[in-house]
Amino acid sequence: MSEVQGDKHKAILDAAFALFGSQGFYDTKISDIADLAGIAKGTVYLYFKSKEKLFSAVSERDFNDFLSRLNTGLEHSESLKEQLQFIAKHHLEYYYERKDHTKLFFMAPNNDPELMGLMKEFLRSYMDAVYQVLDKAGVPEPMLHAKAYIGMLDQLKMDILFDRSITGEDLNKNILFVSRLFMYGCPIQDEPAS
Amino acid sequence: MSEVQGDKHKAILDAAFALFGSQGFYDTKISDIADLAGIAKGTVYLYFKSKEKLFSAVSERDFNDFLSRLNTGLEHSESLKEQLQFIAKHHLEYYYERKDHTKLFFMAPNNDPELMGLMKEFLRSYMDAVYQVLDKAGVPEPMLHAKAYIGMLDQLKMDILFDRSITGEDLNKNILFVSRLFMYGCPIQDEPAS
Amino acid sequence: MSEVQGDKHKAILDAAFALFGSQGFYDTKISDIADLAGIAKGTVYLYFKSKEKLFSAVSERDFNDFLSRLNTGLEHSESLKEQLQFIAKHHLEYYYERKDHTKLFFMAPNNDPELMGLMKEFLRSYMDAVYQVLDKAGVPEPMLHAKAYIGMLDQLKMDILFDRSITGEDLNKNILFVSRLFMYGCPIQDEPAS
Amino acid sequence: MSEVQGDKHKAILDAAFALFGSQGFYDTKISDIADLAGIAKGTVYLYFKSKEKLFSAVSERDFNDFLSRLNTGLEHSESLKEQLQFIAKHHLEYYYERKDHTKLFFMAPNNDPELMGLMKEFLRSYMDAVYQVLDKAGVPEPMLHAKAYIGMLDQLKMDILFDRSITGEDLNKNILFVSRLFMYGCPIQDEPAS
DNA sequence: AATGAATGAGACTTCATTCAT
DNA sequence: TATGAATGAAGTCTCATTCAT
Repeated sequence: MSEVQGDKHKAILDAAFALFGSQGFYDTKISDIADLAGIAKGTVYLYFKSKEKLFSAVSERDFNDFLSRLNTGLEHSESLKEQLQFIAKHHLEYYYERKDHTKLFFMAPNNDPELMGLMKEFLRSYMDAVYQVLDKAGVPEPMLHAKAYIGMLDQLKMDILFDRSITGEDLNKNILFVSRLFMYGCPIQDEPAS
Repeated sequence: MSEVQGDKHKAILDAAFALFGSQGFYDTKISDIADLAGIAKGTVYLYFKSKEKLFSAVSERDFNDFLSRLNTGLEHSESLKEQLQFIAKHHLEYYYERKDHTKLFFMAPNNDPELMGLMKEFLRSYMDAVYQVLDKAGVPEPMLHAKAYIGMLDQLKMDILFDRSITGEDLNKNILFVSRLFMYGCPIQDEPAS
Repeated sequence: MSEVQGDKHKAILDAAFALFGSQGFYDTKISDIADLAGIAKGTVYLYFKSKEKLFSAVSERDFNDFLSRLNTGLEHSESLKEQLQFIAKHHLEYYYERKDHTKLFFMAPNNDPELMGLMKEFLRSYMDAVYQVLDKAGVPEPMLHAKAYIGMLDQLKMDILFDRSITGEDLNKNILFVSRLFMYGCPIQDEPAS
Repeated sequence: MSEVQGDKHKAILDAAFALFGSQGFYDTKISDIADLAGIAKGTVYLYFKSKEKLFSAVSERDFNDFLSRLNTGLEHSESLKEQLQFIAKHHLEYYYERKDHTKLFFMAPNNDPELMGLMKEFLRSYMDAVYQVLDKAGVPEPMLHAKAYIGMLDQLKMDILFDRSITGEDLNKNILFVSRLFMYGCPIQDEPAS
């Protein structure tokens, strides 16, 4: 029975992920989700109390996926450079996988406190994981550095989400780029004599 | 007449900026904006064709403000370091000024192509300004570097918007921090002997 | 303009009175009322904040009609007997006029505090009017007597509402009956010797 | 088995009486009743075909209780006065016992023909019992008199149901009051000389 | 007999937008 | 140009009832 319930629970989450991701929260109707999941409208409400809660559940599952893959990967990296590269690879690949679900990140319900809390907590956890890496490596001001690194990655993700021509090649290049920039700063080739 | 129109036009934009910024697009009613602007609901439609267009106009005015202040400031900076610091200062102070209008950035209309285009164009212009600075200074891959720098700043702005305890002091510290990180990379205090 | 508003206001009240009265609160849809009033659904909400408030407004208008006709009639009656007869006549005729609107009294919204308050206040006013009559005539315990008299009338109204064969003749007979019973008690024709 | 069935049947009726009485028909969910009865939702439908039928069954049990107590009491009363007093005592005490179940009388399902029939039949039976008393005592127009007497009682019950300050004392006073009023009419203390 | 997961109909209300004045 | 009364589309959620187990 728990298996059956699990099935339906997962079917709803999957359908909601697909539709919220491609059409956005406001343009997805509960009945669409039910149809795609192959169940009745009312059944959705047996598993999720409201449309907002369903969106939150979709997000939470995705956040947890992100974080567990991140932590697993970090455990298998050793040097600071390796870890920074893994963080970049993970961040960019995660959004690359979701390039057809952009609305999940940009068309979420507007005033849902629970989702807000969830996002804050997610960001905090992510930040903390990077913080641990930097702190262990002896980087001063590890929190500020963590934010800066994540910020770079989050900006580069935009092209991945919205520029359909980005390839796996570009990803690899960007991974090397940000980790190098973060560690050594930007190189200046021919600075004009002042 | 154009003056009168200008007055009302501006009054509507100001009212919309205040309400969209503090309550978000979806929780602001056209009638609220009309009330705050001291005019009738129907009059709003003489100046703006739709609620979305009004939001776009509010955003556009703000974008232009951002860009013109940026360009003016850059003209008065000389060295790369000075320019990077100005970019950071400008970015962070801009959001500091708007810390009570956060909904403008996080609760925009969800599916408006015009606004999307406007935001893309704004980002492109912003990016281009930074690109010019880096290119002139001889930085290789200036576009990637521009994105990375803006990304860092955009991450640091989050605390400014959501952490009510951030002060002007913190701003200055962050300005120095990002420009230094960008130019020289992160310092590692006690790197294990390799 | 106030006339136009009055027109629509009244049109809605009239349509609601007709439909609530014949089909009951729960079986009447706002859209039915709008259709009958010849306006759009949304317009109903410009005049009445909710379906419950509309029902309350219909009731209130009817209550006020009842009370004003009662008071006017009482002013034109002199002796106690005349006044009691007028109260009976007024009560029974009022329901006789509304024999096709029974649902107004038996299928009201179930949990609306405003309506409850309105009904209490109406009953209080009615009771008070009868109280004044009895008190002035020197009847002891005027409040209890008022309640008893109204109770008799309210029981007799049931036949009027639900027995389609009741005629105007019956009404007159009942009016004489209750006023006489109230004043002199029931006659006992042949009491068995105990 | 019939005992087991009887147990559950009664458990459901008791739970329904409690919840319908305190919250009303529309605000009581079948699942609430099942929970209170300690059984599963579906089981309710093995004993009662619908929510309306369950309400009807609750009412019918209560009606029968009312009528059997009434008839038993009347058999033990002799004179007309005694019988009238017993009717009043029984009516008022019945509602006094149910002062925490007022919703049973004022928030019944709105459009259920079966319940309507049940109520009509109940009222008819009640009326008939009073009719018999009056007829045997030689009161003319016994049906009208029966209705009037019940009407008085039914009005006085309102205070019992809604005025939390009514005491057992008040009950006794009212019993004497109505029986006296019915038999002798209202006394007028200072009638103007005719 | 007992369960409880699944069903799906049904209607209120909001608010951006229009248009007659 | 300005008004604001009128419009009407659109979608969430509840809960009585069913039926496979």
